Amino acid sequence: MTRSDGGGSGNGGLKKGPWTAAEDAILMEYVRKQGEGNWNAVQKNTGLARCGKSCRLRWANHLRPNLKKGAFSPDEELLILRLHAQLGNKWARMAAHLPGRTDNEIKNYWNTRIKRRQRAGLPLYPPDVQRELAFKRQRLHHNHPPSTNPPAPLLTNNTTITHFSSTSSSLLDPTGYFSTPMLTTFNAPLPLPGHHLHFPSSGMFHTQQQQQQQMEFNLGSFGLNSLPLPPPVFPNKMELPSTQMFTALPFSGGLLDTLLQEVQPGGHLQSNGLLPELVSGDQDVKLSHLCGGGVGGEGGGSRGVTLPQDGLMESAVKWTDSNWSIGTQMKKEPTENDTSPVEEDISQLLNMIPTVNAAAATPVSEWYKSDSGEISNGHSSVVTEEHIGLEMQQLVSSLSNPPEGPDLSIRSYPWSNMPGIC
DNA sequence: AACATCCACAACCGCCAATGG
DNA sequence: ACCATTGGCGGTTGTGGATGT
Repeated sequence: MTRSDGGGSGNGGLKKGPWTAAEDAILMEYVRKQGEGNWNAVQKNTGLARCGKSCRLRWANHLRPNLKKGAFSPDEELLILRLHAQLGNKWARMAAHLPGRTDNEIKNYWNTRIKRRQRAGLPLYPPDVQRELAFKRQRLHHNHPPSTNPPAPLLTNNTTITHFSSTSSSLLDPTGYFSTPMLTTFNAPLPLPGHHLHFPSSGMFHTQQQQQQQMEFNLGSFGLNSLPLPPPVFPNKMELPSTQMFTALPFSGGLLDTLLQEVQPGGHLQSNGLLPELVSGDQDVKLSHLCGGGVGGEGGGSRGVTLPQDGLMESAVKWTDSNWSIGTQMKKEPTENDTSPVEEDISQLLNMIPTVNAAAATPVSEWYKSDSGEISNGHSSVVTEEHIGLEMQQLVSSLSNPPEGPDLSIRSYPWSNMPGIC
């Protein structure tokens, strides 16, 4: 082992590496007598060759009473997911909601089991969490009353699980403005500041009560109502989960992949890496057929997004019954928290990408079942900003080359040729 | 059986904030 | 006000066991 010196003398004769039972006994005895705190005194008073920090960690993570050892229960797992959706990588805060669990445990849990899901291309969060997150985010960041920004209806079963999220707040939300995790399910349209949204009247919720009922139904359908949810914490300043990334079900085809696949055959990819230039164009980029067919919910209508011509901070989403278009019609209205970094534009673009959330139809049992024994392609779980940047280049390049063709189903595009993903 | 790879976990590191002198 | 100390937190790394080839 030699984690540093292992059993040796480190700096100042302090030992590093795994703790021995004798050391544990010394530390426990010390705490029993002196109480917690003043950890640097442990070495002085007991002769234990460990730094105060190490003592504190050892006590907090392994020796203190009431620690709950062993695997996380399903309830705990779900709670972790929900907390992570709300708090991001705030392990200590998450641990506060899980009696007997340490932040280190939760962190390790996340960094292994959950990230494994990402590598497998599975949704990071259970569908109910996704939906709730989207809904909360939507309510948080926009002045639109809920009745004007309702979650879209559940999608049909032949749709694709895909969601976009960010790997770090610094990449896609450096300002912290979009403080909730960048996980967006586009069956729950999330308007952005200054975006003008027009929702079709059919198949949508019209009141907050309806949304809540739907949410409760969704939760209830997965048997989650009894879970001890943490207090509703949606502060204005919330950090993004750093571990999130583009994910999609294997073989299901994500939107990003779809975009690429659709454009590439006859497309003219002109990725120069500059989002504003890439998204600019004289003509609207129609994406309507990307979400066509059964994707559009009950109405069956697809959606269009219109990207602005000037690219920067002029994004607008026009939601119609028939399509989603990206174009230039609308200017972004100033908001009090308005910022104009390119990254935010990327963030906005990501948020405009419709995510077809078949995960909504995935029972939690299935969601958890796939948590172990998932495929592992051996690729690193680390998703770098470079990866995201490349994806964004590709995505935007695709957007600038509208696909033409009648049958551009979102279903049939694997992610296998997506560089840097999974 | 040997080797490679993956996974889970423990521990360390660096940074930061709070506190007290 | 400044500085040192202490504790907390999140990220990262190393290790050993499990699993696959």
